[in-house]
Amino acid sequence: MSELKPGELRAWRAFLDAQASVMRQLEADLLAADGMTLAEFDVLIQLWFAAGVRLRMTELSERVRLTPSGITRLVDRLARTGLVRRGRCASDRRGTWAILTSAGRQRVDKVRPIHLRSVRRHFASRLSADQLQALTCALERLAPAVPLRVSSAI
Amino acid sequence: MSELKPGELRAWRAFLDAQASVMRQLEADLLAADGMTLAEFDVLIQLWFAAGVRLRMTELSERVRLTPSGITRLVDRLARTGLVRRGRCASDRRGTWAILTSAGRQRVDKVRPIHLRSVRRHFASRLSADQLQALTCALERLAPAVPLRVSSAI
DNA sequence: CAACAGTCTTTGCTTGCGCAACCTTCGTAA
DNA sequence: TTACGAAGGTTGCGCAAGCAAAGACTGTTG
Repeated sequence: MSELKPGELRAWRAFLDAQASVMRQLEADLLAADGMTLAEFDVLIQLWFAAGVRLRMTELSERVRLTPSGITRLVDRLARTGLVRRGRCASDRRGTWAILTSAGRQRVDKVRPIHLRSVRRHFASRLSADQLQALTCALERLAPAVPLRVSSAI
Repeated sequence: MSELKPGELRAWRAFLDAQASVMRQLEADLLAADGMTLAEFDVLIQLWFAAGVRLRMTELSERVRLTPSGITRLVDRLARTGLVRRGRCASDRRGTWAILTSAGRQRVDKVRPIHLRSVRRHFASRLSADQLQALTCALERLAPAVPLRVSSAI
């Protein structure tokens, strides 16, 4: 058999559409309200949740779903605007910490409500509790579980 | 209330993770098997399904979920490799058709099985019929229905 | 029939990201 | 100890895509 069954096809379309639609709206909301990118916010929030408001670059790249080079550049930008700084890692001298500054923390405090509202509006509030549950169950089969991920952009 | 409920948060994470994971794998599969981009393939397949194997640029941009400028460039590339050609639109002289060439058709015939297998492997086969159904139902609430969309990348 | 607001497409510009190559450091094995 | 493969991070490079503005055309309204 070479074709997808109609149900599979429909699910696949829905998957692609939902993804594009939701992400675009979140990006737009955040940009309009605060001039911040979703990726930037994601870095900030990951650090915000992390113990010591810091994370190793590699760890950060996994949580934010970017390649190492992508994260390097993104942290560069955030460092340039003073929201994040780098720190040398004592236990492994190859390593680098990305550390949320106090300016970064303040920024998160400001932006997070905006983003929460956006997630609720474009995602959570559109689904019943049952649907949410079913959705989670299905989606979690699609992505290999990554341990200890606090969130991505809550 | 300002926080997301735990269930909502978990669903949200799953949504982001599934998206990143699945799309990356599809992209990688297609690239490895045929050197083709997902976006390129999507254009080809949209045209393949369309009446007259042609679509107006605007219509195409909606189906492929790119901005007009993005589609212009993407069609440029596909035209350069002879898989698509442009045609002037008689009924509206502002318009342009993107038309699948016979080389393009052949390419679709070759690549589609690869892509189908990939979609099945990373998406459809991981879900039971019930899950597929529930997933569809939930996801369709997240994206405003776009009429008459044959598919995106089946 | 003119004027004009809206639509379709393209172009200039900018940016963000991935890949591959590189350097440093680590840890293990000879 | 030295050697060496692997891991962490950064860099050069190329490219794809978005925004905004421009050009061509439409059809509607005065």
